[in-house]
Amino acid sequence: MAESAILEGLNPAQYEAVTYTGGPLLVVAGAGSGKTRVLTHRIAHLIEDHGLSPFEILAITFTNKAAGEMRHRVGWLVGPVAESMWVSTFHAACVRILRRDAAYIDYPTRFTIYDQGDAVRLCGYVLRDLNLDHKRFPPRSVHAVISAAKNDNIGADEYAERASNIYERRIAEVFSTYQRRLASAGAMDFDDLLLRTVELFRNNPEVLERWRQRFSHVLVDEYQDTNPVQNELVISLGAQSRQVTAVGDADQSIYAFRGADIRNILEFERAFDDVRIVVLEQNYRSTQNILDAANSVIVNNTGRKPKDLWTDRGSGPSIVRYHADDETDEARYVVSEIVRRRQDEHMGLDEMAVFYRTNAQSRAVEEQLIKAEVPYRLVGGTRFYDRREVRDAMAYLKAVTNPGDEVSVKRALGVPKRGVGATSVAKMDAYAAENGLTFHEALRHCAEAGVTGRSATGAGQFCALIDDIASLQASPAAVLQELLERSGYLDELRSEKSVEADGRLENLAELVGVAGEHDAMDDFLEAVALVADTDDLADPGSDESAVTLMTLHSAKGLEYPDVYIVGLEDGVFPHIRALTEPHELEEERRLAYVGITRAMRQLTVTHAWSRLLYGSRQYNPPSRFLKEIPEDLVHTVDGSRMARSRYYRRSRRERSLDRASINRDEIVDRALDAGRQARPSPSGADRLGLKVGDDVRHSQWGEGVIIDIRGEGDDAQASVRFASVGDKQLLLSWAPLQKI
DNA sequence: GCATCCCCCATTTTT
DNA sequence: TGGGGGATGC
Repeated sequence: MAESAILEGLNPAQYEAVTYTGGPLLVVAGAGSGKTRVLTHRIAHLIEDHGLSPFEILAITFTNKAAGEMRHRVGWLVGPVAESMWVSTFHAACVRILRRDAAYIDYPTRFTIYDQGDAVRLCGYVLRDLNLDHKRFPPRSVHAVISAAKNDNIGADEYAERASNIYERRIAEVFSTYQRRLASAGAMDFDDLLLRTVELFRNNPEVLERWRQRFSHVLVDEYQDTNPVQNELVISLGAQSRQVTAVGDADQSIYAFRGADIRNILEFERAFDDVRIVVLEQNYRSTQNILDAANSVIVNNTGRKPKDLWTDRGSGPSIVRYHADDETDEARYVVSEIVRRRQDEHMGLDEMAVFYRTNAQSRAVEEQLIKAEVPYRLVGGTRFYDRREVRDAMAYLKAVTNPGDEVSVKRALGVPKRGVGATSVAKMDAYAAENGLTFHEALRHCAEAGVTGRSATGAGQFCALIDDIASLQASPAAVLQELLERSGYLDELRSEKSVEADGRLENLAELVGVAGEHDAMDDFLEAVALVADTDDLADPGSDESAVTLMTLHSAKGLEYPDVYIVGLEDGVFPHIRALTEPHELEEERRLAYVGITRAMRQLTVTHAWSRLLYGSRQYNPPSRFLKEIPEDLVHTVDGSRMARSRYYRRSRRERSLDRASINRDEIVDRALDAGRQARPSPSGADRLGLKVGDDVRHSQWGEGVIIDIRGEGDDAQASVRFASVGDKQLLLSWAPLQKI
């Protein structure tokens, strides 16, 4: 067989990753190593050269955007047949499976999907109904606990069995009630979409068999970001055909905080005993300097598999490091460089991006960009579908399609104001619970629930509206428009006549526009529930070339010739909350790795001597990640001397201990404070009488301060920052340490 | 039932 | 510094 064009121009590793068909395949794809290329070409190769029907392929990506891109690129290689291929997120694939087999799990085919906001709300209702103190049990965090359990493949029953203290037993109670309420609302939260599919497969071998037959090839991108449930899903689907491809890079795992588990990559290797592993190390994106910097940062993480990115494109310019006075000076420098490169080097603004650790940091940069009249695009922030008016409108639609949906009915009932307040709602809730009714049914019989007067009138009007609209046979857009009009929602906004209200009206008009793209209401609801990407929405004024501003997390998967990473200070990046937790610190380091490897040609890193944070001025030491970049790769630019002298003057007192940890007291205090909420202090360290923040003396290295303690008893280890030699890891039972 | 004020708190984010 | 939520007052 003649080699098809699909295999042209691949390097040997890529070639193998594309053509290997001997069974399970794990592609370890370093940043910029042509991962997407491998995936799309592999799919195209299967279709074109092996005669596979696209219908048999399941390709999983992490975001809808990535799915769209992949479909497009495969289509480009093999033509329109690509359309029949399932390329989607885990969640979207699960919805399709569940809708088809809803009967097996006792759910209506048209179940409602609760996004995080809805789910938190329902959690709140449950907490209130169980009379739990909302100070000790905030809905957000309770939901987070439940969600984490579900991501870990632990359902309500199992959680209850495992609950080992009063707090967990309470949560277990909430958990099972929450699940019951979801079921009676005919709703699933995001985690359920995955968990229910796994359960469906687990409990119904014939169903699993059918889907296994259907998908002879499964490919999963960003495997390092999968959680245990997703992992089980992949393994069970692929167990028979064994034609499973996982692509990922453990060094780019930055979502452990939301349940992703790097160990899934290992788990994958274990589940299929003869996994072929292909490592892609050749980078086609960055200069060697940038790669060297990235490599030498990430190498500080423990327990990772060695992987060194390289390129044949030459070393390129030095990495620029700028010491700013404060966040304003930092932003001013970045913007001045952006302006300079645009003029002197004729670079386009869309070739440049600024990354930061937290969204709040965008502000200083934005101010300077505005001042310099440089157009910019801010990625992130409040998403379109998270806007209040959009959520309200969607609640109306969901209430109409599924009156059992408690959360949506309650939300819609509240806006615009109808005189039905918390007390009436509580009465109807109680009535519903007593008589085994849904909230909506109780609403219909509000008189019997003891609701009278204005509240009763409002409730009646609301029910009538919902009924009227439900009987309407019209397109999603028409239904939505009708609802907004007749509920009085639009009138309320129109009469407000503020800039804000006008914005809301615009957003609603846009939502009606999106609805117009769907013929069936179910399609529209599902699309909105599963698509959070604002990028998919038409954004008129965005043709203009603009600098991109975003968090390091959002930057994953992207690349820019000119990258600025700001705020490289201990306490900012790595974030203060990661300082006392080695695992989190390593995740921050991976985040740094992701950030650095976004840069194609020029990387600029900045830090400020002082920074206004949370309304007060803070003095943070340079980020440890900066120190991990070899000096010979870096060209240092200093900010104004004045700021530095101010900085030193302020900290003369602390400087006697150590230049690098000048304000160690503050840092340690705040790290401790942040860490304290997260976990109790280890008992082993207590016995030794040492805790984070204690000053200690070492027989060889002199004075230092404990910045972290982990492990128990004789195994207890401490990270100690010494004035003489920097950070050291010490086994407490051995180390010649003395508390000062 | 609803508006207002004040206090508290503070990552990262996709589905 | 600023937003969200709870308590308070009308």
